[in-house]
This record gives sequence, structure tokens and C-alpha cells, in this order.
Amino acid sequence: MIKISKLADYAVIILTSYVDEQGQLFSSSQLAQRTKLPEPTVSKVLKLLSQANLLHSIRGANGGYKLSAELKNITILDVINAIDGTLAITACVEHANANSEQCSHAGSCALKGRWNIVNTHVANALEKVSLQDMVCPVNEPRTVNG
Amino acid sequence: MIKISKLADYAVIILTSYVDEQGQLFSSSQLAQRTKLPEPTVSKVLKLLSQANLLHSIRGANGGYKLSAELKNITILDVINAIDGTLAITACVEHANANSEQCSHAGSCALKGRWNIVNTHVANALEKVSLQDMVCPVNEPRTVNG
DNA sequence: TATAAAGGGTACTTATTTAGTGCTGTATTA
DNA sequence: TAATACAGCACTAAATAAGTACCCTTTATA
Repeated sequence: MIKISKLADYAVIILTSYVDEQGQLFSSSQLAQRTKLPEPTVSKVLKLLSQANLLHSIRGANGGYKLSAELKNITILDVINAIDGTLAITACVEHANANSEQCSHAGSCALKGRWNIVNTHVANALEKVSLQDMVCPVNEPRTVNG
Repeated sequence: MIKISKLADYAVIILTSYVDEQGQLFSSSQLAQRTKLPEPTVSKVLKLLSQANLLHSIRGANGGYKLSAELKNITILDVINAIDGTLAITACVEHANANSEQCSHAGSCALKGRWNIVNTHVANALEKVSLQDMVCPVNEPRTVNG
């Protein structure tokens, strides 16, 4: 099954919880409360998001996290890259990115590098949806060109 | 990490191995030899592909499998659907398809149903790539509009 | 008509991946 | 300097996927 990890799902929930207070600073415990997700998990996600510069962190007392950009400028692809690392649809693509090697079937495999096409297509698709798109009401007209 | 299952990967390898003999009938052991994949696994994949009508199976002695359609008319989405069931990017989408229920965070979750947008985009992306696209040489010009 | 070849289905075991948790360290403010 | 909050690392447990084995059904051919 091709699916997005739960952590990436949580990340979207956490980030979109800023929707009406996009300049605000929230601590990890506040975000856990607001999203009703377990705090240790929220904390883990927040760390990953700040490493990827989707959130800006402020340490010390009264610290917390705030958005580095507006929700409309953060894409689902950004979030997935932040949580799971670079998008890699199959092992072939993964290895190709990591160490320029072909997979173990390279010799007999007619698909050499072909999965990259699929990977690019999926990345493009994920890049077309912003977090703002994820949060706006269903009955509100939107334009997302597939 | 968002990735395609190995079985789906194998399925693509197996199906594309027909490329120069698209009308031919091959037994599972022949296909295992040709693709250099383990026979039990090939056999498992073949069953799934024939259940999804991507392959037509012929039972009995001298039986085997042959393509139900030309490679150019089979998409990556078809293969993934055959192997993994209907594409469902997140648990939300999965449940929505299965039993019309919202996920456990539905009450507090601002994303209700929104993952469907992403799901649709990814499905569209996967539908744009055919097995023929996966097999033709890299240096041969192709047109795949992302 | 018996036998062998080949697909069909199911269930089980093992391996891999992902999720979740906890502990310790560092920075900052009151 | 004490309290608060982020940072990083490592470990455990749970879920998922992969691989394998077994027995059943179908059909061609001797």
C-alpha cells in the first residue's frame, strides 16, 4: 500500500492548527492540547519540522514554535520531506539518490531509473497541495489543477 | 516514507518482461526465470495480477499467463490497485472508503476529508505513467505531461 | 482414464518498518 | 540559580509487509 506515515499526518494536523493564529508562538504542550495528540509524539514531530525549517523554534522559558512561512506557502511535499526525508517511491529511486547505485536486479531489470518518472510525477502532485488547501472548508470553492 | 510495496515493484518487473512478446503465454516458473525473482513470490504476484484482470490465466498443463492488454494501456495505478488494493494515502481516506467513518480525531480535526484531495492528485499522477513508459529506453523521447 | 503440469487459495512465519516513549543535555528567562 | 522549554539520542513495542509452504482444482496428454 502506498501511504503517508502517521507522523506526516500528525505534522499536517499540527501545522494547520496554526490556521487562525499564523504569527503565534506555541509550546509543544500547547500544541499537544490543541491537536489532542500525545505530547511525546507531538514533540518528536515538532523537532523534525523545525530541523526542516518549516517551524522556527525558540528555546528557554516562554519558548515554543512558530510558523516559518504562511500555510499557503507550505506544501504537502514540504511536510513529507521534513518528516520522512526525500520522497523515494521505490528502493531503486532511494538507492539512486543515496549512492548512485542501481538496485540488485539492475542487470536484468529493464526499468533502470524508470521509477524516477513516477517519483517525479508524485512529487509534482504533492507540491500542488498547500496546507491552506488542507484546512479550508469543503464547501468553499477551490482550484487545484491536477 | 511514502513508497510503493516491493510486490508492486515486482509486478511491474514481471509485466514489463512481456515487452517484446506481448501476446505470449508464460508459466510462472518461466516468468521467475526471466525476471530472476524467486518463484513463490512471482507466483503470488501473478495471482493478484490475474485477479485484477491485468493478466489472463490459463490453467492445466501447458497453462500460464498472458497479458490482458497492451503494456501501453496498463498504468502504474492499475498495478498498484491490483497488488495493494485501492489507493489510500492515509488512514482517513482508507476509512472513508471502507465504512464512511471519520478518523478518531474527526471532532477536532480540521482536515476532515481533505486528504482526499491529495489522494486524487497522486492517483492522477500514477495514472499518467504506463508500463510501456517504464520500459522504453531512457534516451528515447517520450511525452509524459506532469 | 490416470497422471503430471500448472494455476488458485489460504494460512503461517519471519523480517522490516514505523510508532511511541524515555532520558539526558542545552538554552533562556525570571 | 531555578524553572521552563527545546534538542538529540536511543530503546522498546506494535503494526505491516514479505516470503514460504501446503493442499486444492483444472486440464492436456499419454
